[in-house]
Amino acid sequence: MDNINIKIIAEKLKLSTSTISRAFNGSPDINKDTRERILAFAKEHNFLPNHYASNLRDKKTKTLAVIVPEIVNDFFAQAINGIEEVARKKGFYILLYRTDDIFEKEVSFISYLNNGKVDGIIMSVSGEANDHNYIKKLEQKHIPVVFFDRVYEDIDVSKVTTNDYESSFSATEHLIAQGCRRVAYLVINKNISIGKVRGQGYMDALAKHHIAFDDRLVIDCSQDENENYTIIQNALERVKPDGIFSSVERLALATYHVCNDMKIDVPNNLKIISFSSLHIAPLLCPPLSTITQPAYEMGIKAAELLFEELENKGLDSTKKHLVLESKLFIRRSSSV
Amino acid sequence: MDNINIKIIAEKLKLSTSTISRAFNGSPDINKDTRERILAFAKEHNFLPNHYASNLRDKKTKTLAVIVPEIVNDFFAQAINGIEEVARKKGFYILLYRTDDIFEKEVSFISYLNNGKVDGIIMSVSGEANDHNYIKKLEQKHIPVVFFDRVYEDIDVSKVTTNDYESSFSATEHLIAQGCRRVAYLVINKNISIGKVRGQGYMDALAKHHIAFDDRLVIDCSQDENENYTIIQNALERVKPDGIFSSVERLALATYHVCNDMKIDVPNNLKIISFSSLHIAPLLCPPLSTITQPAYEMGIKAAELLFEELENKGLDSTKKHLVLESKLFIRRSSSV
DNA sequence: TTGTAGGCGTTATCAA
DNA sequence: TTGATAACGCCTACAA
Repeated sequence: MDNINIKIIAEKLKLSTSTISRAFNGSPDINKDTRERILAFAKEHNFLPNHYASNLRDKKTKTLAVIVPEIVNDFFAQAINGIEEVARKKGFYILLYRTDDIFEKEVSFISYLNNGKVDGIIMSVSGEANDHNYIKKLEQKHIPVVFFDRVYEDIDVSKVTTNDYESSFSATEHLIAQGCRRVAYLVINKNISIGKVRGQGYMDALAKHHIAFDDRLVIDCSQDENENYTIIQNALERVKPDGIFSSVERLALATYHVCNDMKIDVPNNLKIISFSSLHIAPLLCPPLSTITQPAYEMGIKAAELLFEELENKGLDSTKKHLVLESKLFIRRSSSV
Repeated sequence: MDNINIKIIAEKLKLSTSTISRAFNGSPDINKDTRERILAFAKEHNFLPNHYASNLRDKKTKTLAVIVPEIVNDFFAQAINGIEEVARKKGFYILLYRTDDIFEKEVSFISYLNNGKVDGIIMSVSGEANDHNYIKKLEQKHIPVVFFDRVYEDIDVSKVTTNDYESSFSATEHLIAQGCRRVAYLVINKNISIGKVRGQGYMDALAKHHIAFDDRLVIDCSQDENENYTIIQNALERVKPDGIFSSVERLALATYHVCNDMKIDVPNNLKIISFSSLHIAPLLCPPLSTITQPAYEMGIKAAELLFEELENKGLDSTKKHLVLESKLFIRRSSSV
């Protein structure tokens, strides 16, 4: 009874494989007693229909790929929770992949996915300044894709993002209201989607309050933690900002480290606010003001959009773009 | 050219399906030119052999399930990173599942996995005080399992844990050395594996220093954040500890919240140390002393153990138990 | 070096 | 209500 399958069950119960199969698929064309007899036998022998064989027949994998830049990050972890929640209800499995923000990993993984491994893909992208042709190939295979948070503008798929422009504007305005006149903008790449949109909100807020834009205050950082430390340290020494608007949690935390080491008094000498979904932001020293994105809901919505497409199966092919609202939490790091 | 497969390629290239197949499997029995011609054609048409069909033939899924209590937690997130690292090198996919520490979810997911969906399972368990028969069923199907961090003692599988007893002992001793005489032990369930072992280290350290054990200082908490807040608040008011040794990060953070609200001065009136893999522990207010488990390495090791079993395929079936070392980071929360 | 053929486990169609 | 059969896409003996 090592390798059990419906054929063996059929023999044992003196039935045909079709009948066994029907028992597992809620088919109405089966006698209730027969079904129960089969299910009981299956349960006793710990049998479930082989997923790969079913998939081969049905061309449905009930599996979905989730691709994110990192996992050790409350934003993405919560988003995954949301996706998982919806997927579980639909009986779907989740294939997880992390890119470390390395474009090549994203390409390589997605290319693999062209083998029918998954029914759909939910992702937060990592390589905006590149050729995104590999994503279009998924279309050929009818594998729907949904982007969340970090998206490629040039790819027409459903998207879930947040009101980045507005919240960046408010955050910057908040710093100005707190008396900041030299607000620095920390960003990983100022030229691409999120960095660009958030930067626009920042600049427009400055303009509204008649503060001249100084491009030395735009601090372009990297993926490397150590480099960032140095970059930020130099910026604080040379450009002497009195406020920091960080587009990425990681950079705000790096700033905290620098301030600790340089004994810069936050918020008295430097006010900080950052995009962040860190649930312990209130416990930091000082508590960090955050623009918090609804990470969990974004995951939920992204998954729902994907399932919509999966269930429409090619019919209504218009892509949706949902924009959820972030929330400002003003804490001590930005207000005395 | 919508649904391409090796048969179609065979026709187009006037070859047989076996030759096409060989081109993709690094078979030596194929002319180099033929292979290249095939691969070029495949690339152009964006073809990869269907994963489910191959699996059905080979009975290998190249997929591995990872089951953890939570994802929004630096310990598990880092462990997943480690697992993923190894899996990626082996060309394996990762199926992620989160139990929210709910035993039923664990059972339900594992039961599903009996359908040949994965080759192996790596998990940190959620239901210690229960019947674990559902795990033994995996053995029948020759699906190896590896536990990490949270394990079932009564199940004989490979395990990766840390030196919980020793580090609990040291942590408690450290608090005593800092002058604490009423050290409380925060735990989720004092009667099961991790809670028990860590509790033993705590008690033995007290004994060594001739401090009488007071069971009112063992604070048994729950899964619910709000409840925990109340439990800890009551404990601080009534039992008045001067030190906290927390077996779980979450409880230490709850204590921080309570202390903030009750205006308890940490570390002057209460010293805190906790198991935690939070990478921003140094940025908390005050910086949190931690017993930090090598989460990433644990993930690596767990995955390596699993692959060993997968590659041995039934031969040497002795299970291994690796014990890695945690590290104490003394910060301001526990030392003046 | 290439081709033929059977089967992996399941399900849908059709017939009984 | 049940059974026989073909097919999903691939791989591997074995034959050529």
